[in-house]
Formats: sequence, structure tokens, C-alpha cells
Amino acid sequence: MEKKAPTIKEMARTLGISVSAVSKALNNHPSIGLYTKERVERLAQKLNYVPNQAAIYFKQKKTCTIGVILPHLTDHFYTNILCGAEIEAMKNQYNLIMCQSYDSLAREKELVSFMQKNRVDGLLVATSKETVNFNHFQALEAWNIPVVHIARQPRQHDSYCVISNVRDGAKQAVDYFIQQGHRHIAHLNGPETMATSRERHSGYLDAHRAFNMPIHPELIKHTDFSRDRNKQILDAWMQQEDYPTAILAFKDLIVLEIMNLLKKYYPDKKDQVKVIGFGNHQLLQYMDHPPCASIEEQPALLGQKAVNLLLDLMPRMDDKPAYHTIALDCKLVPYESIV
Amino acid sequence: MEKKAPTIKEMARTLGISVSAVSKALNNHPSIGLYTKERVERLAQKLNYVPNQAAIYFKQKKTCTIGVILPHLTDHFYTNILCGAEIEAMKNQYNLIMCQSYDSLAREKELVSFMQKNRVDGLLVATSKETVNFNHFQALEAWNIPVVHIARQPRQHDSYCVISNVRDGAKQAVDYFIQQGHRHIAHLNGPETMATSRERHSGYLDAHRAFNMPIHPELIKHTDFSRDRNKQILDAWMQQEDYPTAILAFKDLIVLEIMNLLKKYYPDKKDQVKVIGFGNHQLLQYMDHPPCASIEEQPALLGQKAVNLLLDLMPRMDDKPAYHTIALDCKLVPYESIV
DNA sequence: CTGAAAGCGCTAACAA
DNA sequence: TTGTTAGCGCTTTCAG
Repeated sequence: MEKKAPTIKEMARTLGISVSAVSKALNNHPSIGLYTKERVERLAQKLNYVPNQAAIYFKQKKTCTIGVILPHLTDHFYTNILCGAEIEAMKNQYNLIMCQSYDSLAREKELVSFMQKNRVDGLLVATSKETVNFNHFQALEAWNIPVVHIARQPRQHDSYCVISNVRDGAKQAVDYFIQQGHRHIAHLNGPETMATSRERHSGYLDAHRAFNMPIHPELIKHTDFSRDRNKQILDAWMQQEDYPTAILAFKDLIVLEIMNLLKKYYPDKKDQVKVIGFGNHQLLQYMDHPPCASIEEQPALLGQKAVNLLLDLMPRMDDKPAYHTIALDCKLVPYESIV
Repeated sequence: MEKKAPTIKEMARTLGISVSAVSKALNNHPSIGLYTKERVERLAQKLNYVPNQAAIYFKQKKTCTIGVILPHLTDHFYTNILCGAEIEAMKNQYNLIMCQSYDSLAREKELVSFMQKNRVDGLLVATSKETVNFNHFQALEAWNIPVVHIARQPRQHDSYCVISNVRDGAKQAVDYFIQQGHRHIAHLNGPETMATSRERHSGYLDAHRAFNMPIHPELIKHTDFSRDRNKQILDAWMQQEDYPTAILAFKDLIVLEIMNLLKKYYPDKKDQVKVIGFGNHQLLQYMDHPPCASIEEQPALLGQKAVNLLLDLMPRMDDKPAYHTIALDCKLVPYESIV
């Protein structure tokens, strides 16, 4: 006995009818007799027939698959994006094929051509931190396969994009610092190459401007996320006479690292330095001394909106709408009052 | 101009040669002339031809895709399993199609038939916490599609399985507690239905037996992971005269919750109660007062081994090896000495 | 109401 | 060395 999935053809043969009759019976086609239909359904039931999606897609010239490329899943931010995207995709009968670029541009390029080979109907991507040039996505656009950028906005390159309004998020955080009386507020920003770093910087400036506060250029630094670089920057700041009493960091993981470094190397000053980052990580609530606040983003909604945009784009790539960016609100979540 | 992916057929037509000649040229087939080959390659380059994997797989009657079903990705344990699996799969030219069951049995069943429809070549699954009956996986086995269970071992059901040796992990933790002088050691275990809970329980008993320690049945409880249930159990324990001074918890997230509850409701006793859980979560290192230790598993290796087992199984399902289980070591990682 | 036939993109056995 | 042909599982006209 051959153990494999039954096909329409086999069922047609055992019933002594044509392949197309079976197909019609299975798909509730109007022009099929009730008797035949029931016979087919009974047999399908008995054999546990499950249609071969690949064949259907192949015939229909689409894969019903959305490619997703994320830097990595060790960061809850991306995991939540994925969750939002997965639910929305499944709701619309679409599959997700997800790969991690591990923040490597080389791997990202490989993955793009992998997605091409697999003829995904659309691509969702949060580019690696190394990515400054976005040409490798144009191969997809050349085939009318829409690409939606998520969280990481391409610079100098028109695109469909779903991001957090981190500019406003950063402003909220710095506003909060200023209102708490801080006058030396540092910004431990992400790599300069990332658009999101630019946005954060703008928000930082916005708040200063709104309160007519002077900017101290030496308090604005860019990290590559490595612990060494973070320490180097923090050391430079803390050794100043007017060391910062507040730090806006790129994300919560860096906040934790900064607080760790402060505890270890500047124990006497550590309570005078407040830190806020992006993320509102779920584990902050379990800390004895959480940061004073965190900027909450809406990653799941980001994923959901991105999939929706993609679904909207896919059927009309011959008449595609103008490139545009959807920005979702951030919210400052204070912890200090809770503790 | 039609914007779509070029096909072999089109290229054959523009070059005025046959489809098979193009196919051979593209696949380094020996019986193809150098001249023809070069012409084809040049055109392929120019048109940016990328083969349609779906068509190839369709023809070859395999999808080169491994289905992965995980309870969720908000837990780093599963994320790391996925990473290990992804890397190993890609290394072997296999794709992963991953879905989350969100710990729902109903959804898990849907996903299994989804995987069937998509004709995955093999399935990797960590079953939901609701799953006690494993019949829904037999549809796959009936088609000679191998299933490898990961982290969650089916009970009363032969299977291929890759798990952590949590029994030994639990034993290590309780050994540690006993050596530190604890005499009332509680076990906040997972749902009784899970095999992994049984294993943990056995390890807990092993350690007690090894040290000739009496067992206190009221110190052994099962949680459904909800905060309410955890609190209820902890309250019952802490209101005893001989309240436990050590707790083995199911995983680190529950450890954090217990420590939180202790701080809130039993502040005077909290320093006398040590807690250890499974996971060695990366964020523990950032805590002011981390748990005294954590039991490290090897989730990425779990994922890797599981994919390897699957790849080994796939070509020989007509002559499949005996069902068996691969168990990977756990390691107790102490934090107390570090701090 | 039912069946025959074409075709999706590609491979591979066979023929020329 | 090259081309012809059949076929993978399914849908979908178009005849009967």
C-alpha cells in the first residue's frame, strides 16, 4: 500500500468519473449533480482527501504567501510584529514565510532572492542595521511584487512604510524629563544610518526647542548596540562635571545595560541618573528598580497594518497608489509612580 | 510591458531554441553545447531570471518545506528553538513555515491540516498545553510525513522526540537547594497533563531520595501558568508554619512572578525564600536581585537536532527507524555568587 | 449535467 | 548536442 496523499485523479478513477467532475463536486460548482457530488464527498471523506495547495496556487499563478524578513526574533519588538502579521495574514488566507537576517546585509540579500525564488506575493521587511542601500528590493518591484517596509524606513528611497512615530515618542520622553526638572538630558541614539535614529533625534530636539532648552552636542551619541560602545559613551558622559541626569536610550535593552553599568561603575551617582528607552518590555514590571518610564510602541499593530497594506497593494500593482508612510502613535508609560 | 517573472519558455522563444535546452543550460547538464549555454546564461542574466521554486518542487513532488508549530514566540525558549531550526533547515536548503498555536488545541488542529494542505515534507511541533490526545498528527503519518515532537513529549503515544533532560535539571536544582541547607523545598510545577511536568516531578523526587529527605506532599502543586493560580498556591504555602524556604518553579517567568508576589505580600519573608526555575532568561543578568540560580536548557540545539532528525527521517519513511527520544542536558547556572 | 482538453513552469526520459 | 513529449495536481473553458 502506497502511503501518500490521495489526488483528484485517483478518486476520479475509483469512481469511474472524470477529473473535472470530481473537482467540481469538491468546489460546490453549480453544474454538478447531487448524486455525483455526494459520491465524491463520501469518498473524499473516507480517503481523508486534502487538496494540494501548491497545485492550486501553481494553477492560479499566486502563492498566497507573504515573505517576512526580520533582523531577529530575540527582540520582543520583532516577535510582536510577527504575531500581528501572522494573525492578520491567516485571517486573509495568506501564509507567512519568515526568515531572520540576523542584522546582516549579506544574509538579507540572500533572503530577498530566496523570496524571489519562492514567488511570494508580497514582502514585509524590517531591514538590517547594516542596510543603507535598498536596491536589492527593486528586483521584487520589477516583478510587481509589493514591498512594505516595517519599523525601518528606507532613506532616500520612496517606499511603502509602516513605522512607529518615534519622533513623537522621543519628544514625550524628553518632555517628561524636562518637566521633572532635568537640564542635562543625554541621547544614546542608534546608528546614524537608520532613519529611526534620525526621527528620535528630531523628537529630542523638538522637546528642547519647545522648552527653550539649550542643546549640549556632547550629550548626543550614537551606539552600534555593542556593550563596549555603550560603556565608552557612558564613561565619557559620567566623567563630565555636568554629567547628564537623564538619558534617552534607543531601546529598553540598552536602558538595562546602562543601568547595569551605572550600578557597577558609578554607584554613587546611579540614583541621580534616570533612563528611558523604547519598548516597554514586559519584564520591566518584574524589576525591583525599573527605569522611570518606557516608551511603548505598538509592534503587533505595526505588523497587522503592514499586512493590510500589502494585501491592499497586491491586486493593484499595475495601478499602484503613491508611496506613503503610515505612522503609529507611541505612548510614554511611567513606572516611577507605580513602584 | 508586462512586469512579471520571466520563464524558461519565454527565454526559449526569444532564443529560438527548445525549452529543455534552456533548462539544461541553466542546470549545468552535461549534454549541452557551450555556445547555447552561454547564450542562455547571458539572456538569463539580462532578464534577471530566477527559477520558480514552486514549479520545481511541484515537479519533484516535494516542497522542501518543514512545518513548525509552536505554542507562541513571546517565550524566548521557543524563539531559540526556532532560531536553531531555521539555521539548520536553511543549511540544508529547506524552508520553514512557522505558525503559533497560541497554546490552543483547536488552533493546533487547524494548523496541522494547514500543514497538510501545504504538503510540508515534515513537521516539527511543540504541542499546546491543552493537548493530551495526539491523534490529529496521525493524518500526517498516514501520508508518510514524519513528525518530530520538540520539548513537549506525547505521553502514551510512540513518537520521535527531542527534549531537554528536565528530570536531571530539576534534580540539579533541588540538589543545590538541599546542599544549601534547605529542608522545605516546594515545587510549583506545570500542568499535570504535560509529560515535562512529570519529568520535573521525578527529578524533584530523585534529589529528595538521594539525600534521604522526606517529601511534603502539600509542597507539590501544579499551576496553569495564570497569575491567580500562582498566587493561590503561594498563599497556601506561605501561610503554613513550615513555609518553604526554596521553590522550584516551572520556568523563569514564573520565578519572576513568585518573587514579585513575595515582595508584595510577604516582604518580611521574601529574603528567606529562594527560587529557581528553568530557562536562564537573558534578562536575569540585569536584575538587582536575580534568583539564586536558573536551569539552563539548550533550545537552539533542540531545534537543530529536531531538524536533523526530520531530515534523516524524510527519505526513509518506508523503512523508518524505531521511535525514539533524544534528550539534551540541562545545566544549573548559579547567580548568587556572581552578585 | 458531465467530460475532454489545455495549461500553469519546470524536469527528464527518450528520440532524433 | 538538441528537440519532443509527457506529466506533476488542479482549475477552467468549451463541447457534448
